[in-house]
Amino acid sequence: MFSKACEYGIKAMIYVGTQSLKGERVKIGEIVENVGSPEAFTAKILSDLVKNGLIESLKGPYGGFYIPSDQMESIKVIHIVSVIDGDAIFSGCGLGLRECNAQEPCPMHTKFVKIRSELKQALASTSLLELANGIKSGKTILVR
Amino acid sequence: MFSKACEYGIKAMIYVGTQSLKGERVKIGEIVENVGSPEAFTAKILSDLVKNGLIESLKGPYGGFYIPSDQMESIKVIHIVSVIDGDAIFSGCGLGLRECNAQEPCPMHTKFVKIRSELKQALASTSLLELANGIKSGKTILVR
DNA sequence: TTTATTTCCGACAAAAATATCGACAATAAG
DNA sequence: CTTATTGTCGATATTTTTGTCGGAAATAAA
Repeated sequence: MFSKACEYGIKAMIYVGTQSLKGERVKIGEIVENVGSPEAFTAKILSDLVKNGLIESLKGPYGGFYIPSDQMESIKVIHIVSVIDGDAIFSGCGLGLRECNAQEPCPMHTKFVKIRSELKQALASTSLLELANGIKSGKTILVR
Repeated sequence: MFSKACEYGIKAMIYVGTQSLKGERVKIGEIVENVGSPEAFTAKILSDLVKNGLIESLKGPYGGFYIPSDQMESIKVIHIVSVIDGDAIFSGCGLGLRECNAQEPCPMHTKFVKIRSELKQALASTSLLELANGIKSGKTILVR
């Protein structure tokens, strides 16, 4: 479904989110500990998310990553996925046709339209705040 | 969503299906012409599908691939996908957790359960016959 | 039996995704 | 200003996926 990079990116964002709610910045080492992802690779993905404005970073001692709490409601999973994997999952033909639409559909087109739009809807309606709160309350987990 | 191998495999099965309905065997060259996939790679994927009993093959002159017409209704897309990509798409955690279930769910678990089960349902209820008929009638296309 | 045809199979090659490493730049504290 | 800390960046390595090649095996026709 998602690439490894995207899985790591989403989980890292969620973890940073939980700590940002407490007003704490997190270092990459703490992130990968709590997310179970390779450090250098995860750092690279986070840089990408920084460039795209989904997360903030600060270098030096007491530095790290953080997400302004007032942005966590408006950051949706679809934004993270789009930055890392692009939007081929919710656009793009399931059978790989360059063009595939209602006029000239691939054999699976009608079956996929519904599923993809539901996926898109789910990703677009799920906020980082919601996911971070799930971790905070212990209802959900990020690792294992 | 699917791997390239899986996309090629599904499209090849559909094309062979359309020709099998006319009682014709098809050679790999004809398949890749009508599906737009690399020949040697597609041949390898088809061998895999032969081994798994989803398609028949015959070597030598007048040989090629074919699917007994009376099997085309019972062959579902999910069978093709399972052989080539495994079932990680409809099972397996969306965030890559080794174990992820209602007791210990990842943050996206509840959102994904529904989408994955619908995907599974769609793939399990779509037969090769149905897809081949779509091509045959010109309602759908395999290439471009 | 010979020949032409076609799939099968294993080795290899290329490209993309995943992952690591080390040097560099920014920052805070003393 | 110096030092320690931490993210950034480019180069490189590893693994997986995608793709190619050539010969072996099977088959049908002559």
